[in-house]
Amino acid sequence: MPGADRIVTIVGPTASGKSSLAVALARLLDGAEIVNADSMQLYRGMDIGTAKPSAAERAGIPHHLFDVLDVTEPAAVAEFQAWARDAIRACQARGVTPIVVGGSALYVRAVLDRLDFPGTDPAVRERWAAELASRGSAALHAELASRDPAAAAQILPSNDRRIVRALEVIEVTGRPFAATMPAHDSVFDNLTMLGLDVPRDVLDVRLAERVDQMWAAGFVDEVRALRDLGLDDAPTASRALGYQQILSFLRGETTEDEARESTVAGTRKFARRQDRLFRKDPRIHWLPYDAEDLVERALARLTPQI
RNA sequence: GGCCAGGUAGCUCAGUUGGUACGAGCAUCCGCCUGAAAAGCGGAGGGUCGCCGGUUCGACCCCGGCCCUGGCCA
Repeated sequence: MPGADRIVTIVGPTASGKSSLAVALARLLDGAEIVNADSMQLYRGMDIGTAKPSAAERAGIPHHLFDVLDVTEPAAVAEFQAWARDAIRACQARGVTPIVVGGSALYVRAVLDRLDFPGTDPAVRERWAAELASRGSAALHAELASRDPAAAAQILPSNDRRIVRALEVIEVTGRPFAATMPAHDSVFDNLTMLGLDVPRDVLDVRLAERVDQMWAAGFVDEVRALRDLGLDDAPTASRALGYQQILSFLRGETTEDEARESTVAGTRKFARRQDRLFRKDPRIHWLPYDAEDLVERALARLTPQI
């Protein structure tokens, strides 16, 4: 049965309509569930700013990996990879098609591709971070070059974060750091990847409108409430688009208008980065976001179930 | 109508006492990304320096005129 372990993925830039296509597609399939691959929709309470699908929008389709983290908890790809693969296997075990939906390119690849994340050791990492702070980027990059020339050649001397992680991995695993992403090669055989294609000028307009809608829907209040739960000091969640800008506004560092404008600008930048990243994946079938028969066209790309 | 400030990259602004614009930030385009990926790090393209005329070997910088913008005074 060629279609038995079917898995579908929907990607695209933010505000391209992934969530609604996912639900529409799921409803047409006889049994399908949605698996989140969006780093920020993992967080409980981050609803308005992440455009998380509401209960009504989910239309009774089971949604997995939404609201699984407290805002104060860090998010990590490696951890997410395990959760997502578990969710996918569970769907397949029930004979249901998992539809992985999300705009976090690395998260999507972590789920689908042969990516194995070396372990982590907070103490080791902290030590290298301290070394970096005292010795400087150039010295640490030189240090990396002596331990792992290939990695050093691949990592810019100005990229503190990658230098530290590479040194951490080398120390923790005793092996060189894989500084290059692997080929677009999935661990799943029966995969269909769909991408939503939105012209950039159209996308820019949609993004600005969506940020305005978020503000009108009470985005600032949402952030204020989350701040009371510790969002300010949250390692990952405090960096989310819109949230970081509103936190800055709440701290009195900017005006509310500046926060909103900066959110629009940041989101536009983000959307371009997503688009560039997804464009490199040759497996993706791109569909015009506004096609009248979008769902039918998506459906036509899928392999038959059973 | 008069006075003052200003018209330099798509935007906001630096800059040269006259010698090929050293520009910067943002925007745009592109690249990298293996435990913070809504994060992080890079690269590239782009300017007849408001217009016309003059002085000069040479003007974006000097002179004259004009146009435009903002402010002040009438």
